[in-house]
Amino acid sequence: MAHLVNLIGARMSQSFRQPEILEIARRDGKVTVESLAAHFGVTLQTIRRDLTELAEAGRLERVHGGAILPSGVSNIGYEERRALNKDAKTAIARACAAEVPENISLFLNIGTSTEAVARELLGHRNMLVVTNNMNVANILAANPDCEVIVTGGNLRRSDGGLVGTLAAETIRQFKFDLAVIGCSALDRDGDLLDFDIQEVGVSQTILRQSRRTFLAVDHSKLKRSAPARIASLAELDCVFTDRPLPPDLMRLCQGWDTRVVTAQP
Amino acid sequence: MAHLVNLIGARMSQSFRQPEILEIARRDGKVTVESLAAHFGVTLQTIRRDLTELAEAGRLERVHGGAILPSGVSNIGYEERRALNKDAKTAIARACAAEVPENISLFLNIGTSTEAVARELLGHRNMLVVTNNMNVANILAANPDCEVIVTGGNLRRSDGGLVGTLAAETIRQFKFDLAVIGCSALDRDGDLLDFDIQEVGVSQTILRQSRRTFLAVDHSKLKRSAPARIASLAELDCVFTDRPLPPDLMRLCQGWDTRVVTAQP
DNA sequence: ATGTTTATTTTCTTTTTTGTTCGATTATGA
DNA sequence: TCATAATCGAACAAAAAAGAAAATAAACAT
Repeated sequence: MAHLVNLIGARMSQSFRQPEILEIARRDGKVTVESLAAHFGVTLQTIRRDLTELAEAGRLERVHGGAILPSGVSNIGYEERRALNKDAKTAIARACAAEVPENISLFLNIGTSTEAVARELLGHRNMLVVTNNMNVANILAANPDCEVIVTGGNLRRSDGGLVGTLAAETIRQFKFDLAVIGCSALDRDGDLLDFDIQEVGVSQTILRQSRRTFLAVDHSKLKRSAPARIASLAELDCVFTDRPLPPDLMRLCQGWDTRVVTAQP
Repeated sequence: MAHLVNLIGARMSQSFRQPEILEIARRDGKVTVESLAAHFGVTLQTIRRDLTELAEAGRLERVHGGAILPSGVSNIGYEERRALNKDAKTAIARACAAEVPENISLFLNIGTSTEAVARELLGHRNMLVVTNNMNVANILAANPDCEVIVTGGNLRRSDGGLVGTLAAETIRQFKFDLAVIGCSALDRDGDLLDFDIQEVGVSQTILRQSRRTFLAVDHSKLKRSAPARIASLAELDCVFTDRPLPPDLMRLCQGWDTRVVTAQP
Protein backbone atom coordinates (compact mmCIF):
# COMPACT_ATOMS: atom_id res chain seq x y z
CA MET A 1 0.00 0.00 0.00
CA ALA A 2 2.73 2.43 0.99
CA HIS A 3 4.85 1.88 -2.10
CA LEU A 4 1.79 2.18 -4.26
CA VAL A 5 1.20 5.64 -2.91
CA ASN A 6 4.83 6.59 -3.28
CA LEU A 7 4.94 5.41 -6.84
CA ILE A 8 2.05 7.58 -7.79
CA GLY A 9 3.45 10.34 -5.68
CA ALA A 10 0.38 11.33 -3.72
CA ARG A 11 1.11 11.84 -0.06
CA MET A 12 -1.04 12.91 2.80
CA SER A 13 1.13 14.10 5.62
CA GLN A 14 -0.08 14.98 9.04
CA SER A 15 1.46 16.97 11.79
CA PHE A 16 0.77 17.96 15.33
CA ARG A 17 -0.24 21.34 14.11
CA GLN A 18 -3.15 20.39 11.91
CA PRO A 19 -5.56 19.20 14.62
CA GLU A 20 -4.79 22.29 16.65
CA ILE A 21 -5.26 24.54 13.65
CA LEU A 22 -8.70 23.04 13.19
CA GLU A 23 -9.46 23.62 16.84
CA ILE A 24 -8.46 27.25 16.63
CA ALA A 25 -10.46 27.64 13.44
CA ARG A 26 -13.52 26.19 15.11
CA ARG A 27 -13.08 28.46 18.09
CA ASP A 28 -12.48 31.68 16.19
CA GLY A 29 -14.18 30.87 12.91
CA LYS A 30 -10.98 31.73 11.05
CA VAL A 31 -7.20 31.48 11.19
CA THR A 32 -4.48 33.66 9.71
CA VAL A 33 -1.22 32.37 8.33
CA GLU A 34 0.76 34.88 10.31
CA SER A 35 -0.78 34.27 13.72
CA LEU A 36 -0.47 30.52 13.28
CA ALA A 37 3.18 30.84 12.30
CA ALA A 38 3.80 32.87 15.44
CA HIS A 39 1.77 30.46 17.57
CA PHE A 40 3.68 27.38 16.45
CA GLY A 41 7.02 29.08 15.94
CA VAL A 42 7.40 27.96 12.33
CA THR A 43 7.66 29.65 8.96
CA LEU A 44 4.76 31.13 7.06
CA GLN A 45 5.43 28.65 4.29
CA THR A 46 5.01 25.72 6.66
CA ILE A 47 1.65 27.03 7.80
CA ARG A 48 0.61 27.56 4.21
CA ARG A 49 1.43 23.95 3.50
CA ASP A 50 -0.70 22.86 6.46
CA LEU A 51 -3.60 25.01 5.35
CA THR A 52 -3.33 23.73 1.80
CA GLU A 53 -3.50 20.16 3.01
CA LEU A 54 -6.40 20.87 5.34
CA ALA A 55 -8.21 22.60 2.51
CA GLU A 56 -7.55 19.71 0.15
CA ALA A 57 -8.98 17.36 2.75
CA GLY A 58 -12.04 19.59 2.87
CA ARG A 59 -11.59 20.48 6.53
CA LEU A 60 -10.97 24.18 5.93
CA GLU A 61 -11.59 26.69 3.21
CA ARG A 62 -8.58 28.60 2.05
CA VAL A 63 -8.72 32.39 1.81
CA HIS A 64 -6.08 35.02 1.22
CA GLY A 65 -4.06 35.37 4.39
CA GLY A 66 -5.50 32.35 6.16
CA ALA A 67 -8.45 30.00 6.17
CA ILE A 68 -12.03 29.81 7.37
CA LEU A 69 -14.42 27.05 8.38
CA PRO A 70 -16.02 25.25 5.43
CA SER A 71 -19.73 25.88 5.23
CA GLY A 72 -21.03 22.42 6.03
CA VAL A 73 -22.73 20.85 9.03
CA SER A 74 -20.25 22.59 11.25
CA ASN A 75 -22.40 25.64 11.57
CA ILE A 76 -21.20 28.56 13.62
CA GLY A 77 -24.20 28.34 15.91
CA TYR A 78 -23.49 24.71 16.51
CA GLU A 79 -19.82 25.25 17.28
CA GLU A 80 -20.80 27.97 19.69
CA ARG A 81 -23.23 25.68 21.44
CA ARG A 82 -20.57 23.04 21.70
CA ALA A 83 -18.12 25.47 23.27
CA LEU A 84 -20.77 26.57 25.76
CA ASN A 85 -20.20 25.12 29.25
CA LYS A 86 -17.51 22.90 27.81
CA ASP A 87 -16.01 21.98 31.17
CA ALA A 88 -19.40 21.24 32.67
CA LYS A 89 -20.27 19.01 29.74
CA THR A 90 -17.00 17.14 30.00
CA ALA A 91 -17.51 16.57 33.72
CA ILE A 92 -21.06 15.34 33.17
CA ALA A 93 -19.91 13.12 30.34
CA ARG A 94 -17.12 11.62 32.44
CA ALA A 95 -19.47 10.82 35.30
CA CYS A 96 -21.96 9.34 32.87
CA ALA A 97 -19.40 7.27 30.97
CA ALA A 98 -18.15 5.86 34.27
CA GLU A 99 -21.60 4.35 34.82
CA VAL A 100 -21.85 2.93 31.32
CA PRO A 101 -20.75 -0.72 31.43
CA GLU A 102 -18.74 -2.35 28.69
CA ASN A 103 -20.08 -5.15 26.45
CA ILE A 104 -23.53 -3.63 25.96
CA SER A 105 -25.71 -2.12 23.27
CA LEU A 106 -26.07 1.60 23.72
CA PHE A 107 -27.99 4.40 22.09
CA LEU A 108 -26.73 7.97 21.98
CA ASN A 109 -28.99 10.64 20.58
CA ILE A 110 -28.64 14.20 19.38
CA GLY A 111 -26.99 16.90 21.45
CA THR A 112 -23.67 18.32 22.43
CA SER A 113 -23.93 16.56 25.79
CA THR A 114 -24.20 13.13 24.23
CA GLU A 115 -21.29 13.99 21.96
CA ALA A 116 -19.22 14.65 25.05
CA VAL A 117 -20.30 11.26 26.39
CA ALA A 118 -19.20 9.66 23.12
CA ARG A 119 -15.78 11.22 23.54
CA GLU A 120 -15.51 9.70 27.01
CA LEU A 121 -16.48 6.28 25.66
CA LEU A 122 -13.46 6.03 23.40
CA GLY A 123 -11.83 3.62 25.84
CA HIS A 124 -14.85 1.34 26.32
CA ARG A 125 -14.61 -2.10 24.79
CA ASN A 126 -16.93 -4.39 22.92
CA MET A 127 -19.73 -1.91 22.52
CA LEU A 128 -22.53 -1.72 20.00
CA VAL A 129 -23.46 1.91 19.71
CA VAL A 130 -26.42 3.11 17.70
CA THR A 131 -26.85 6.83 17.13
CA ASN A 132 -28.84 9.33 15.12
CA ASN A 133 -26.07 11.89 15.51
CA MET A 134 -23.48 12.15 12.74
CA ASN A 135 -20.96 13.74 15.08
CA VAL A 136 -21.26 10.92 17.60
CA ALA A 137 -20.69 8.44 14.79
CA ASN A 138 -17.59 10.31 13.69
CA ILE A 139 -16.22 10.46 17.20
CA LEU A 140 -16.81 6.79 17.99
CA ALA A 141 -15.34 5.71 14.68
CA ALA A 142 -12.05 6.25 16.46
CA ASN A 143 -12.83 3.42 18.89
CA PRO A 144 -11.87 0.17 17.17
CA ASP A 145 -13.60 -1.87 19.87
CA CYS A 146 -16.92 -0.32 19.09
CA GLU A 147 -19.38 -1.25 16.35
CA VAL A 148 -21.12 1.93 15.23
CA ILE A 149 -24.55 1.86 13.62
CA VAL A 150 -26.15 5.00 12.27
CA THR A 151 -29.91 5.32 12.03
CA GLY A 152 -31.32 6.71 8.83
CA GLY A 153 -33.10 10.01 8.75
CA ASN A 154 -33.32 13.52 7.40
CA LEU A 155 -30.10 15.38 8.02
CA ARG A 156 -30.62 18.40 10.24
CA ARG A 157 -27.98 20.89 9.20
CA SER A 158 -27.88 22.77 12.46
CA ASP A 159 -26.36 19.94 14.46
CA GLY A 160 -25.81 16.86 12.27
CA GLY A 161 -28.82 15.11 13.73
CA LEU A 162 -30.82 12.50 11.80
CA VAL A 163 -34.51 12.99 12.45
CA GLY A 164 -37.91 12.04 11.11
CA THR A 165 -39.82 8.84 10.66
CA LEU A 166 -36.88 7.03 9.11
CA ALA A 167 -34.89 7.49 12.31
CA ALA A 168 -37.70 6.34 14.58
CA GLU A 169 -38.38 3.38 12.32
CA THR A 170 -34.78 2.21 12.46
CA ILE A 171 -34.67 2.55 16.21
CA ARG A 172 -37.74 0.37 16.56
CA GLN A 173 -35.71 -2.50 15.14
CA PHE A 174 -33.38 -2.49 18.15
CA LYS A 175 -33.55 -3.14 21.85
CA PHE A 176 -30.89 -1.30 23.81
CA ASP A 177 -29.31 -2.18 27.14
CA LEU A 178 -28.91 1.50 27.78
CA ALA A 179 -29.74 4.85 26.20
CA VAL A 180 -28.04 8.15 26.97
CA ILE A 181 -30.09 11.07 25.80
CA GLY A 182 -29.95 14.83 25.99
CA CYS A 183 -32.71 17.41 25.74
CA SER A 184 -33.13 21.09 24.94
CA ALA A 185 -34.62 22.03 28.29
CA LEU A 186 -35.55 20.52 31.65
CA ASP A 187 -38.71 21.84 33.26
CA ARG A 188 -39.02 22.50 36.98
CA ASP A 189 -41.62 19.77 37.28
CA GLY A 190 -39.25 17.23 35.76
CA ASP A 191 -40.41 17.24 32.17
CA LEU A 192 -37.85 16.82 29.40
CA LEU A 193 -38.51 19.35 26.64
CA ASP A 194 -37.25 19.81 23.10
CA PHE A 195 -37.37 22.49 20.42
CA ASP A 196 -37.91 20.12 17.54
CA ILE A 197 -41.18 18.20 17.41
CA GLN A 198 -39.61 15.70 15.00
CA GLU A 199 -36.89 14.85 17.47
CA VAL A 200 -39.43 14.26 20.22
CA GLY A 201 -40.85 11.25 18.44
CA VAL A 202 -37.36 9.83 18.02
CA SER A 203 -36.50 10.37 21.70
CA GLN A 204 -39.71 8.74 22.85
CA THR A 205 -39.03 5.74 20.68
CA ILE A 206 -35.55 5.47 22.16
CA LEU A 207 -36.94 5.48 25.70
CA ARG A 208 -39.41 2.74 24.81
CA GLN A 209 -36.73 0.52 23.31
CA SER A 210 -34.22 0.79 26.16
CA ARG A 211 -33.88 -1.25 29.33
CA ARG A 212 -32.18 1.60 31.17
CA THR A 213 -32.07 5.31 30.37
CA PHE A 214 -29.70 8.11 31.38
CA LEU A 215 -30.17 11.82 30.84
CA ALA A 216 -27.23 14.21 30.46
CA VAL A 217 -28.07 17.89 31.06
CA ASP A 218 -25.97 20.85 32.10
CA HIS A 219 -27.44 23.48 34.40
CA SER A 220 -28.17 25.92 31.56
CA LYS A 221 -30.96 23.62 30.41
CA LEU A 222 -32.82 24.26 33.64
CA LYS A 223 -33.12 27.94 32.89
CA ARG A 224 -34.51 27.40 29.43
CA SER A 225 -37.84 26.25 28.13
CA ALA A 226 -38.94 24.49 24.96
CA PRO A 227 -42.31 23.75 23.40
CA ALA A 228 -42.38 19.97 22.98
CA ARG A 229 -42.54 17.43 25.79
CA ILE A 230 -40.46 14.25 25.46
CA ALA A 231 -41.07 12.53 28.77
CA SER A 232 -40.80 12.95 32.52
CA LEU A 233 -37.72 12.34 34.63
CA ALA A 234 -39.89 9.75 36.36
CA GLU A 235 -39.37 7.48 33.36
CA LEU A 236 -35.58 7.71 33.53
CA ASP A 237 -33.14 5.77 35.66
CA CYS A 238 -30.49 8.38 36.22
CA VAL A 239 -29.78 12.01 35.45
CA PHE A 240 -26.30 13.53 35.25
CA THR A 241 -25.81 17.27 35.84
CA ASP A 242 -23.06 19.66 36.82
CA ARG A 243 -24.94 21.52 39.57
CA PRO A 244 -27.41 20.26 42.17
CA LEU A 245 -31.03 20.29 41.01
CA PRO A 246 -33.50 22.64 42.72
CA PRO A 247 -34.71 21.09 46.03
CA ASP A 248 -38.27 20.57 44.84
CA LEU A 249 -37.15 18.77 41.70
CA MET A 250 -34.73 16.76 43.81
CA ARG A 251 -37.60 15.59 46.01
CA LEU A 252 -39.62 14.65 42.96
CA CYS A 253 -36.73 12.54 41.69
CA GLN A 254 -36.47 10.77 45.02
CA GLY A 255 -40.14 9.93 44.82
CA TRP A 256 -39.70 8.64 41.29
CA ASP A 257 -36.67 6.60 42.24
CA THR A 258 -34.65 8.53 39.66
CA ARG A 259 -31.03 8.78 40.70
CA VAL A 260 -29.33 12.17 40.40
CA VAL A 261 -25.58 12.38 39.89
CA THR A 262 -23.94 15.77 40.24
CA ALA A 263 -20.53 15.95 38.58
CA GLN A 264 -18.14 18.65 39.74
CA PRO A 265 -16.50 20.40 36.75
CA MET B 1 -0.18 -12.19 19.82
CA ALA B 2 1.32 -9.38 21.85
CA HIS B 3 -0.50 -10.17 25.09
CA LEU B 4 0.43 -13.80 24.80
CA VAL B 5 4.04 -12.76 24.77
CA ASN B 6 3.53 -10.54 27.75
CA LEU B 7 1.86 -13.27 29.72
CA ILE B 8 4.80 -15.53 29.19
CA GLY B 9 6.58 -12.45 30.18
CA ALA B 10 10.11 -11.57 29.36
CA ARG B 11 10.32 -7.86 30.14
CA MET B 12 6.94 -6.40 30.61
CA SER B 13 7.99 -2.80 30.21
CA GLN B 14 6.31 -2.54 26.84
CA SER B 15 2.92 -3.43 28.25
CA PHE B 16 3.46 -0.83 30.94
CA ARG B 17 4.34 1.92 28.55
CA GLN B 18 1.69 1.54 25.93
CA PRO B 19 -1.36 2.08 28.15
CA GLU B 20 0.35 5.08 29.69
CA ILE B 21 1.20 6.46 26.28
CA LEU B 22 -2.47 6.23 25.37
CA GLU B 23 -3.38 7.97 28.59
CA ILE B 24 -1.00 10.83 27.94
CA ALA B 25 -2.27 11.06 24.36
CA ARG B 26 -5.88 11.28 25.55
CA ARG B 27 -4.95 13.95 28.07
CA ASP B 28 -2.84 16.12 25.79
CA GLY B 29 -4.26 15.16 22.42
CA LYS B 30 -0.77 14.35 21.22
CA VAL B 31 2.52 12.78 22.23
CA THR B 32 6.06 13.37 21.01
CA VAL B 33 8.65 10.68 20.59
CA GLU B 34 11.22 12.74 22.40
CA SER B 35 9.17 13.59 25.48
CA LEU B 36 8.02 9.99 25.83
CA ALA B 37 11.57 8.73 25.59
CA ALA B 38 12.57 11.13 28.38
CA HIS B 39 9.50 10.21 30.42
CA PHE B 40 10.14 6.48 30.34
CA GLY B 41 13.92 6.69 30.22
CA VAL B 42 14.24 4.65 27.03
CA THR B 43 15.54 5.25 23.54
CA LEU B 44 13.73 7.07 20.79
CA GLN B 45 13.67 3.83 18.83
CA THR B 46 11.80 2.02 21.55
CA ILE B 47 9.17 4.72 21.69
CA ARG B 48 8.87 4.65 17.93
CA ARG B 49 8.20 0.95 18.06
CA ASP B 50 5.53 1.49 20.70
CA LEU B 51 3.89 4.18 18.62
CA THR B 52 4.04 2.05 15.51
CA GLU B 53 2.32 -0.79 17.32
CA LEU B 54 -0.31 1.50 18.78
CA ALA B 55 -0.90 2.98 15.36
CA GLU B 56 -1.20 -0.47 13.81
CA ALA B 57 -3.79 -1.32 16.43
CA GLY B 58 -5.65 1.83 15.42
CA ARG B 59 -5.38 3.42 18.85
CA LEU B 60 -3.20 6.30 17.70
CA GLU B 61 -2.37 8.04 14.48
CA ARG B 62 1.28 8.33 13.71
CA VAL B 63 2.70 11.71 12.70
CA HIS B 64 6.21 12.96 12.24
CA GLY B 65 7.74 13.42 15.65
CA GLY B 66 5.08 11.58 17.59
CA ALA B 67 1.43 10.62 17.41
CA ILE B 68 -2.01 12.12 17.79
CA LEU B 69 -5.43 10.80 18.67
CA PRO B 70 -7.06 9.13 15.69
CA SER B 71 -9.53 11.51 14.11
CA GLY B 72 -12.83 9.90 13.32
CA VAL B 73 -13.62 8.42 9.97
CA SER B 74 -10.73 10.07 8.18
CA ASN B 75 -8.68 6.97 7.77
CA ILE B 76 -5.19 7.18 6.31
CA GLY B 77 -5.96 4.83 3.45
CA TYR B 78 -9.10 6.75 2.71
CA GLU B 79 -7.39 10.14 2.50
CA GLU B 80 -4.81 8.65 0.21
CA ARG B 81 -7.47 7.18 -2.03
CA ARG B 82 -9.19 10.52 -2.16
CA ALA B 83 -6.03 12.30 -3.24
CA LEU B 84 -5.50 9.72 -5.99
CA ASN B 85 -6.39 10.99 -9.48
CA LYS B 86 -7.91 14.06 -7.93
CA ASP B 87 -8.08 16.05 -11.14
CA ALA B 88 -9.58 13.16 -13.07
CA LYS B 89 -12.24 12.70 -10.42
CA THR B 90 -13.13 16.38 -10.45
CA ALA B 91 -13.46 16.38 -14.23
CA ILE B 92 -15.63 13.28 -14.17
CA ALA B 93 -17.74 14.75 -11.41
CA ARG B 94 -18.22 18.00 -13.28
CA ALA B 95 -19.35 16.22 -16.43
CA CYS B 96 -21.67 14.03 -14.41
CA ALA B 97 -23.17 16.88 -12.41
CA ALA B 98 -23.88 18.74 -15.64
CA GLU B 99 -26.19 15.90 -16.69
CA VAL B 100 -27.96 15.74 -13.35
CA PRO B 101 -31.17 17.77 -13.63
CA GLU B 102 -32.50 19.93 -10.80
CA ASN B 103 -35.76 19.21 -8.93
CA ILE B 104 -35.25 15.46 -8.70
CA SER B 105 -34.64 12.74 -6.14
CA LEU B 106 -31.10 11.42 -6.35
CA PHE B 107 -29.09 8.68 -4.73
CA LEU B 108 -25.32 8.91 -4.23
CA ASN B 109 -23.51 5.88 -2.89
CA ILE B 110 -20.11 5.15 -1.38
CA GLY B 111 -16.88 6.14 -3.06
CA THR B 112 -14.55 9.04 -3.59
CA SER B 113 -15.97 9.55 -7.08
CA THR B 114 -19.48 10.11 -5.80
CA GLU B 115 -18.11 12.47 -3.17
CA ALA B 116 -16.61 14.52 -5.97
CA VAL B 117 -20.02 14.54 -7.66
CA ALA B 118 -21.59 15.75 -4.43
CA ARG B 119 -19.15 18.64 -4.38
CA GLU B 120 -20.20 19.59 -7.90
CA LEU B 121 -23.86 19.48 -6.94
CA LEU B 122 -23.54 22.26 -4.39
CA GLY B 123 -25.19 24.66 -6.81
CA HIS B 124 -28.14 22.44 -7.78
CA ARG B 125 -31.54 23.50 -6.49
CA ASN B 126 -34.54 21.74 -5.03
CA MET B 127 -32.91 18.34 -4.76
CA LEU B 128 -33.73 15.40 -2.54
CA VAL B 129 -30.50 13.50 -2.09
CA VAL B 130 -30.33 10.17 -0.32
CA THR B 131 -26.93 8.70 0.47
CA ASN B 132 -25.26 5.95 2.45
CA ASN B 133 -22.03 7.94 2.56
CA MET B 134 -21.40 10.13 5.58
CA ASN B 135 -18.96 12.31 3.65
CA VAL B 136 -21.48 12.99 0.91
CA ALA B 137 -24.00 13.99 3.58
CA ASN B 138 -21.49 16.37 5.13
CA ILE B 139 -20.62 17.92 1.78
CA LEU B 140 -24.22 18.42 0.68
CA ALA B 141 -25.18 19.88 4.03
CA ALA B 142 -23.64 23.04 2.63
CA ASN B 143 -26.33 23.22 -0.05
CA PRO B 144 -29.39 24.86 1.53
CA ASP B 145 -31.55 23.98 -1.48
CA CYS B 146 -31.00 20.30 -0.96
CA GLU B 147 -32.80 18.00 1.42
CA VAL B 148 -30.32 15.36 2.59
CA ILE B 149 -31.44 11.97 3.81
CA VAL B 150 -28.97 9.48 5.23
CA THR B 151 -29.68 5.76 5.10
CA GLY B 152 -29.06 3.77 8.22
CA GLY B 153 -26.36 1.15 8.38
CA ASN B 154 -23.19 -0.12 9.99
CA LEU B 155 -20.52 2.53 9.85
CA ARG B 156 -17.52 1.38 7.85
CA ARG B 157 -14.56 3.15 9.34
CA SER B 158 -12.41 2.96 6.24
CA ASP B 159 -14.51 5.36 4.22
CA GLY B 160 -17.53 6.55 6.17
CA GLY B 161 -19.84 4.25 4.28
CA LEU B 162 -23.06 2.90 5.78
CA VAL B 163 -23.48 -0.72 4.79
CA GLY B 164 -25.42 -3.84 5.68
CA THR B 165 -29.06 -4.83 5.67
CA LEU B 166 -30.15 -1.65 7.39
CA ALA B 167 -28.86 0.40 4.45
CA ALA B 168 -30.50 -1.80 1.82
CA GLU B 169 -33.74 -1.82 3.77
CA THR B 170 -33.87 1.96 3.93
CA ILE B 171 -33.17 2.29 0.23
CA ARG B 172 -36.04 -0.06 -0.60
CA GLN B 173 -38.40 2.55 0.83
CA PHE B 174 -37.49 5.04 -1.91
CA LYS B 175 -37.80 5.39 -5.65
CA PHE B 176 -35.15 7.61 -7.18
CA ASP B 177 -35.27 9.62 -10.36
CA LEU B 178 -31.55 9.08 -10.69
CA ALA B 179 -28.71 7.22 -8.96
CA VAL B 180 -25.03 8.02 -9.32
CA ILE B 181 -22.86 5.17 -8.18
CA GLY B 182 -19.19 4.29 -8.07
CA CYS B 183 -17.49 0.93 -7.98
CA SER B 184 -14.13 -0.55 -7.00
CA ALA B 185 -13.32 -1.93 -10.43
CA LEU B 186 -14.70 -2.11 -13.95
CA ASP B 187 -14.11 -5.35 -15.82
CA ARG B 188 -13.21 -5.50 -19.51
CA ASP B 189 -16.51 -7.23 -20.28
CA GLY B 190 -18.45 -4.41 -18.69
CA ASP B 191 -19.08 -5.83 -15.23
CA LEU B 192 -19.07 -3.51 -12.23
CA LEU B 193 -17.07 -5.07 -9.40
CA ASP B 194 -16.63 -4.27 -5.72
CA PHE B 195 -14.34 -5.33 -2.89
CA ASP B 196 -17.03 -5.46 -0.26
CA ILE B 197 -19.76 -8.07 -0.62
CA GLN B 198 -21.97 -6.11 1.80
CA GLU B 199 -21.83 -3.07 -0.41
CA VAL B 200 -22.78 -5.10 -3.46
CA GLY B 201 -26.22 -5.80 -2.02
CA VAL B 202 -26.71 -2.12 -1.34
CA SER B 203 -25.63 -1.12 -4.86
CA GLN B 204 -27.92 -3.66 -6.46
CA THR B 205 -30.83 -2.37 -4.44
CA ILE B 206 -30.03 1.16 -5.55
CA LEU B 207 -30.06 0.13 -9.22
CA ARG B 208 -33.42 -1.59 -8.79
CA GLN B 209 -34.99 1.45 -7.16
CA SER B 210 -33.81 4.03 -9.70
CA ARG B 211 -35.37 5.19 -12.94
CA ARG B 212 -32.00 6.21 -14.40
CA THR B 213 -28.50 5.25 -13.33
CA PHE B 214 -25.10 6.83 -13.88
CA LEU B 215 -21.70 5.33 -13.14
CA ALA B 216 -18.65 7.47 -12.28
CA VAL B 217 -15.28 5.72 -12.73
CA ASP B 218 -11.78 7.01 -13.33
CA HIS B 219 -9.41 5.09 -15.60
CA SER B 220 -7.56 3.46 -12.69
CA LYS B 221 -10.63 1.33 -12.03
CA LEU B 222 -10.20 -0.33 -15.41
CA LYS B 223 -6.82 -1.70 -14.44
CA ARG B 224 -8.01 -3.20 -11.19
CA SER B 225 -10.12 -6.16 -10.34
CA ALA B 226 -12.40 -7.01 -7.44
CA PRO B 227 -14.15 -10.18 -6.31
CA ALA B 228 -17.83 -9.26 -6.15
CA ARG B 229 -20.07 -8.46 -9.12
CA ILE B 230 -22.58 -5.64 -8.78
CA ALA B 231 -24.08 -5.48 -12.24
CA SER B 232 -23.25 -5.01 -15.91
CA LEU B 233 -22.85 -1.71 -17.71
CA ALA B 234 -25.75 -2.93 -19.83
CA GLU B 235 -28.06 -2.09 -16.94
CA LEU B 236 -26.81 1.49 -16.67
CA ASP B 237 -27.84 4.55 -18.66
CA CYS B 238 -24.57 6.43 -18.75
CA VAL B 239 -20.98 6.04 -17.64
CA PHE B 240 -18.60 8.95 -16.97
CA THR B 241 -14.83 8.45 -17.26
CA ASP B 242 -11.71 10.52 -17.75
CA ARG B 243 -10.17 8.47 -20.58
CA PRO B 244 -11.80 6.68 -23.51
CA LEU B 245 -12.85 3.11 -22.76
CA PRO B 246 -11.09 0.24 -24.57
CA PRO B 247 -12.59 -0.16 -28.08
CA ASP B 248 -14.13 -3.56 -27.34
CA LEU B 249 -15.88 -2.27 -24.23
CA MET B 250 -16.96 0.78 -26.18
CA ARG B 251 -18.64 -1.44 -28.77
CA LEU B 252 -20.37 -3.39 -26.05
CA CYS B 253 -21.74 -0.17 -24.59
CA GLN B 254 -23.07 0.87 -27.99
CA GLY B 255 -24.88 -2.45 -28.25
CA TRP B 256 -26.32 -2.00 -24.77
CA ASP B 257 -27.38 1.56 -25.52
CA THR B 258 -25.22 2.72 -22.61
CA ARG B 259 -23.93 6.21 -23.23
CA VAL B 260 -20.24 6.90 -22.51
CA VAL B 261 -19.08 10.38 -21.56
CA THR B 262 -15.35 11.05 -21.50
CA ALA B 263 -14.42 14.12 -19.46
CA GLN B 264 -11.08 15.77 -20.17
CA PRO B 265 -9.23 16.57 -16.92
C1' DA C 1 24.75 -23.49 33.53
C1' DT C 2 23.18 -22.93 28.95
C1' DG C 3 20.20 -22.18 25.16
C1' DT C 4 16.01 -19.79 23.82
C1' DT C 5 13.15 -16.03 23.52
C1' DT C 6 12.09 -11.32 23.64
C1' DA C 7 12.95 -6.30 24.65
C1' DT C 8 16.01 -2.90 23.99
C1' DT C 9 19.85 -0.46 22.12
C1' DT C 10 23.19 0.75 18.50
C1' DT C 11 24.36 1.93 14.02
C1' DC C 12 23.37 3.05 9.59
C1' DT C 13 20.41 4.37 5.57
C1' DT C 14 16.28 6.31 3.70
C1' DT C 15 12.37 9.23 3.95
C1' DT C 16 9.86 13.24 5.41
C1' DT C 17 9.55 17.75 6.88
C1' DT C 18 11.02 22.40 7.23
C1' DG C 19 13.31 26.79 5.88
C1' DT C 20 14.79 29.72 2.19
C1' DT C 21 14.60 32.05 -2.00
C1' DC C 22 12.32 33.69 -5.98
C1' DG C 23 8.91 34.65 -9.50
C1' DA C 24 3.79 34.70 -9.99
C1' DT C 25 -0.59 35.96 -8.25
C1' DT C 26 -3.89 38.45 -5.69
C1' DA C 27 -5.88 42.21 -2.72
C1' DT C 28 -6.18 47.10 -1.79
C1' DG C 29 -5.96 52.08 -2.11
C1' DA C 30 -5.28 55.94 -4.93
C1' DT D 1 -7.48 51.67 -14.00
C1' DC D 2 -3.06 51.21 -12.24
C1' DA D 3 0.54 50.81 -8.74
C1' DT D 4 2.00 48.85 -4.63
C1' DA D 5 2.31 45.70 -1.11
C1' DA D 6 1.07 41.49 0.61
C1' DT D 7 0.42 36.73 -0.15
C1' DC D 8 1.01 32.53 -2.58
C1' DG D 9 3.20 28.41 -4.76
C1' DA D 10 7.29 25.90 -6.49
C1' DA D 11 11.98 24.33 -6.15
C1' DC D 12 15.86 22.99 -3.64
C1' DA D 13 19.05 22.36 0.33
C1' DA D 14 19.36 21.30 5.16
C1' DA D 15 17.66 19.27 9.21
C1' DA D 16 14.85 16.09 11.68
C1' DA D 17 12.77 11.86 12.04
C1' DA D 18 11.65 7.18 10.65
C1' DG D 19 13.00 2.54 9.50
C1' DA D 20 15.94 -1.69 9.07
C1' DA D 21 19.32 -4.80 10.68
C1' DA D 22 22.51 -6.51 13.85
C1' DA D 23 24.23 -6.54 18.58
C1' DT D 24 23.29 -6.63 23.44
C1' DA D 25 20.87 -7.56 27.71
C1' DA D 26 17.52 -9.69 30.58
C1' DA D 27 14.24 -13.43 31.85
C1' DC D 28 12.98 -17.94 31.78
C1' DA D 29 12.93 -23.12 30.97
C1' DT D 30 15.34 -27.06 30.78
